Amino acid sequence: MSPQTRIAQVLLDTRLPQLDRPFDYLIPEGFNVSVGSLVKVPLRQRKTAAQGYVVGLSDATAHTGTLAEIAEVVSPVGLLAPQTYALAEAIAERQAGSTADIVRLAIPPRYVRTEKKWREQVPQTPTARPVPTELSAVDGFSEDSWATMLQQSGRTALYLPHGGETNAQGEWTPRSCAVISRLAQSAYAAGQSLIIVVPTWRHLALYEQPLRDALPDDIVVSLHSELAPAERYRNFLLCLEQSPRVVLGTRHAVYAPVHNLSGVVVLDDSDESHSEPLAPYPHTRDIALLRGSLEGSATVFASLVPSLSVTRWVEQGYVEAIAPTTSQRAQVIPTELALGEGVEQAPARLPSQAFRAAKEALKTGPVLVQVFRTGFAPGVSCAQCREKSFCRTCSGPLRVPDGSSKPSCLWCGVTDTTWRCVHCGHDRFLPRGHGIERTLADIGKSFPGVPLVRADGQHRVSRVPNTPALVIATRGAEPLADQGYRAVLLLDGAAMLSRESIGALEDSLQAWESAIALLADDGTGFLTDVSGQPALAVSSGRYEPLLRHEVTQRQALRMPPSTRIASLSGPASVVMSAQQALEAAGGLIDVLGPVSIEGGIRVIARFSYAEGARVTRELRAIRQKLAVSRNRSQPARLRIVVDNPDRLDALLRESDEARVG
DNA sequence: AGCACGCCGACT
DNA sequence: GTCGGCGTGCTC
Repeated sequence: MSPQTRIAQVLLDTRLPQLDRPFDYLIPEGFNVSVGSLVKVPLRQRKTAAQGYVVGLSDATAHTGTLAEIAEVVSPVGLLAPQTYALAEAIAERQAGSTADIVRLAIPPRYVRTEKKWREQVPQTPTARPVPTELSAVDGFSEDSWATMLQQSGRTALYLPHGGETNAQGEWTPRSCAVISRLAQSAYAAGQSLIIVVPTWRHLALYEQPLRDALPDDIVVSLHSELAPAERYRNFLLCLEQSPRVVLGTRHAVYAPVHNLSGVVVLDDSDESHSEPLAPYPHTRDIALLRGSLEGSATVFASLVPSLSVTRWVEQGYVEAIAPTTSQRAQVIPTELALGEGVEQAPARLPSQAFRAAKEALKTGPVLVQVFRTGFAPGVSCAQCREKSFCRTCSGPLRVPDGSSKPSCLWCGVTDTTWRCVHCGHDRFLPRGHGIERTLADIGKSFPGVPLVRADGQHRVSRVPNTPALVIATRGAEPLADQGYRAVLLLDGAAMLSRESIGALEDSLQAWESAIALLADDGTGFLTDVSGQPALAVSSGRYEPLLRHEVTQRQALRMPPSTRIASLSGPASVVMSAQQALEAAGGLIDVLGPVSIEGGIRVIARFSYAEGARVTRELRAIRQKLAVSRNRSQPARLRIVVDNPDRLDALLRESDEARVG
């Protein structure tokens, strides 16, 4: 701070849209304030105090009134880095939300003791020189592919390889780990940082050790919410140091304020965990691209199967695809359920071909069975008339929970102890579909004497030994098998694909392919009950034709990702007035809806990428105006969700009502 | 969010 | 004459 800078611009930590801009404050003599510091400031004649981050220092102000003084320096550390603030502003604009809301996501909860300890230890000399790293070679990738991926402002779709190899410690590790580790080595060898953003705990477990093995100690920094809060904050502070880091974390890691950023790697961008559940609901994919354009850093979308968004960008030439030249994908056989085929003791859902193969495979090693849903059975229907049954209290979906014989409601939790069919009056129901519990019970019987392993969100298993065992896992929770699985059975394919969700295809392909990738090179995958183009894609491992066709269809239907969308929800009057203001401003393709939701209505506005900036800017203005001049007696909250295709699902289901005009 | 300002109805 | 209703506006 130069002697004449006596004025700090402070972004308040507030949820109010109308306060979401910097305010100028005088810096009292002797206050240790720098850009990014956390300060306490008076608001409105010292009546209320607020916290905020210093986002700029100056010796002048545009404010005409008298300036108040900063009341207290909470932390002199530059917690909100200038580039993080710029990124937060850009995302807030894109999502029609508040900058302060993004800042809250970007900076983890503060731990004073941790911060104090760190400040005493932080090296005074900037830029520790990177330790030379021995760069490893990775099969299927040329030596300059790493530089290509990490070049300034580069945008890459990285197709991860299948299968795995046994490492020095004798552990089987997926080949994708070697690819990501090698990319991190490249960045680090150039004295730069790399951020790797993964969707789930399972990815963290998968990538952390290989990264630590490939890089010098203390370089790899974990950043995710399963860490103890103090440790998470300490790791965040480590990122602020003037030396390169490799950050591995879940979605908030995309904001990590690392020194000299080379690029951001987004793993499995089609996974819904990359979609932020808090306002303003940004997606890691968009944050990474924005950060790339603001900081000139590279963006790499790494996955076994590209998402629809990435497929579209590759098609447009906006993103360059890089795939391994050598393909080691295991064999995959689509098997349709053939009823009455043979008299073997195959369970009802297992085609006999897959059953025989599984039995054979179980002689030498583990077999993975992937199921779609958790719980015992995902639905209930009448045993006599087969009509689907719903909750008598709230019409919600019924489930039969683990270890229960009575259905209960997923929405209101009420257990129906005296179930009776509303259509025919029959008093016996059948569980519909198959959750993991039922699969365990059914399939376990057909493989007597084989050890069963259950892996799902509640029972986390990260590895199974290379011994015969039937591993039954929900999608996304599959353990690694030492030496790879001998066989993989993908069940519930039809149910997954035919979900009434716009993300069903993307999600299904991702689920299948990630299980197939766990096969030993000479193992075999079986996809049951799926036919046509999806079956062809899975058996050949060539997803592009299917995905491109889907993108083309979405374009014709003006659906994401070919078009941008914004969902507006809240009390009917508020949504309608917001809709009118938005339509008056122009730039929209059309507005779908309204459909009624709890507490009001929802509409979906569709607009092109070209008009995107204009529409979200207008939406942001509408949101601010509403916050200032709303009717006080009725707290009228307008919820704006930009580019979240999940919001379309409710409209698609009620397509009769979905059209306006 | 809070809190002040401001311009109309029933009160000592 | 004024006390106070909460509609409207602002926060450095």
